[in-house]
Amino acid sequence: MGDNFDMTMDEFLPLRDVVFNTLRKAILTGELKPGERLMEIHLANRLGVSRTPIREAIRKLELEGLVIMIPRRGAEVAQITEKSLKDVLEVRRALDALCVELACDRIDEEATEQLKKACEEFESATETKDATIIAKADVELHDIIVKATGNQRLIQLINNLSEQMYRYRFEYIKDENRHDNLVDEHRMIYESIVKHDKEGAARAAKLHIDNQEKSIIRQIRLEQDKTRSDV
Amino acid sequence: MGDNFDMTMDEFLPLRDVVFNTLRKAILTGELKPGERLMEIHLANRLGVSRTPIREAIRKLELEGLVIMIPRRGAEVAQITEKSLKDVLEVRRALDALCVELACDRIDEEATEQLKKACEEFESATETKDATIIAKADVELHDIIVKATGNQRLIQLINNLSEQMYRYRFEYIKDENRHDNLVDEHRMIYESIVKHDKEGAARAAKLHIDNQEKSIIRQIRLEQDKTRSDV
DNA sequence: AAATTGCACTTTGTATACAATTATTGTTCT
DNA sequence: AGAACAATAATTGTATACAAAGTGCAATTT
Repeated sequence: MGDNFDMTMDEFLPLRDVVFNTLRKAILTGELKPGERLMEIHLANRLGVSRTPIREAIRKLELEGLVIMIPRRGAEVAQITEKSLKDVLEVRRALDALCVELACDRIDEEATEQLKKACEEFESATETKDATIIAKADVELHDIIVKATGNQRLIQLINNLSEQMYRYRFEYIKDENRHDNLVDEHRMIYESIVKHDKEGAARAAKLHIDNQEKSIIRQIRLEQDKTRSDV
Repeated sequence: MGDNFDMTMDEFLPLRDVVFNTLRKAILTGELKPGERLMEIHLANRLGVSRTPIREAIRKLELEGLVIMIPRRGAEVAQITEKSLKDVLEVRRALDALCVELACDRIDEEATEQLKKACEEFESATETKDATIIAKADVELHDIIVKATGNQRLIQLINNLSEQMYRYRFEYIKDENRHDNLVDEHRMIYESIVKHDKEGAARAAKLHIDNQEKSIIRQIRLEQDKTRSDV
């Protein structure tokens, strides 16, 4: 097991933020597993800092919902259940629809151009069949749309909700049979936005989420079956 | 000036949570004003605790967006601008619509009954013309709908977004000319939900938010004009 | 008089110390 | 052997200590 988190530290970020980023990444990638306890001294020793920055980082993770606090017992990594993922996706469906609708109204020339390019780059990314490259192209494309809304709060919320599914993001990308659909879905969203067709854009965005939901739910059921049979 | 926050403390809540609730309430009610610095020792002395729980509370307020951190200068209460409120309301419009749509599908007998009662109680509350009573009835009504969705994440997000407007919640309630409209809007939502008419419910919920937005924006412009002329 | 430097003071960032609670282990009694 | 209990260790919650950075004011220089 890779025992040390990489504390890649911006020299001028407070330690609490470095720790926060480090722990968050560790949770989202699954390096820290659901149910695992976050014990302060251990983390402090491991990261080479005192308990103070660890505790402050945990407070933020707590509010973000990535860890849960048990009184006098400390923090542990929050469980991801099928229900909690469905809840997140239900909200994301609504917010993604809002995103593309707002983008229809507010996107400017430059972003439209970027979006076109991102669509094309996503298509060529699928041809590499390398999940990492495809995932990156996917994120860039979505980022352009989200930013085009100009709504800071919305941007922050969507990013936070996306993070909750970080661990599963490769799943709906790995399946090569789905690549053509993904390209089509993105194209539909793109074309609706340039036509300022809000309804079409919202429909396409929702479809996109629905398909993601299917593969994510499929995967989490596999995991659950696996852990059940382990016990 | 009332100099001491009321640290109403549940004996068994950690101090950090008591402080968090206290400071959050103080910010939301306007007792701590936008731009005001939150200095740790002062708050610690004022609340009779050490800096540790204060700092941990601030970390949560930071993630919630109620305070912003300036490096090596500490926390200050976040400014509420017209833009930031519009952003919040834009998201809320989408999430409130989602709420009532889900409620159409998922509300059970008991909650339907509660909702009916809450509508009636809101109507009689308007007759008292006491803003506090009306606001309370309003919150109860909305709570029933939000809870009926059964979506924990949605519940948490809506509550958080509502809080951002806490300071302005009385405005759209004070105006007595609007009371009949409010009662009508609530009734429309209620009736759409019992008919399982998602579209109608969503339309009614959005209208409801639009009207709130108008009075809130009106008020924040008044405030801004006032502070401008003060300078 | 204006600008600049130096110095005390304030405040944050981090580490450590202590108290209170919970978990664990070993021992005794039945 | 198993249950009950006491002693011990581990861990969180809170307070305090110390270092580094920032701020403001006054004395000094130009």
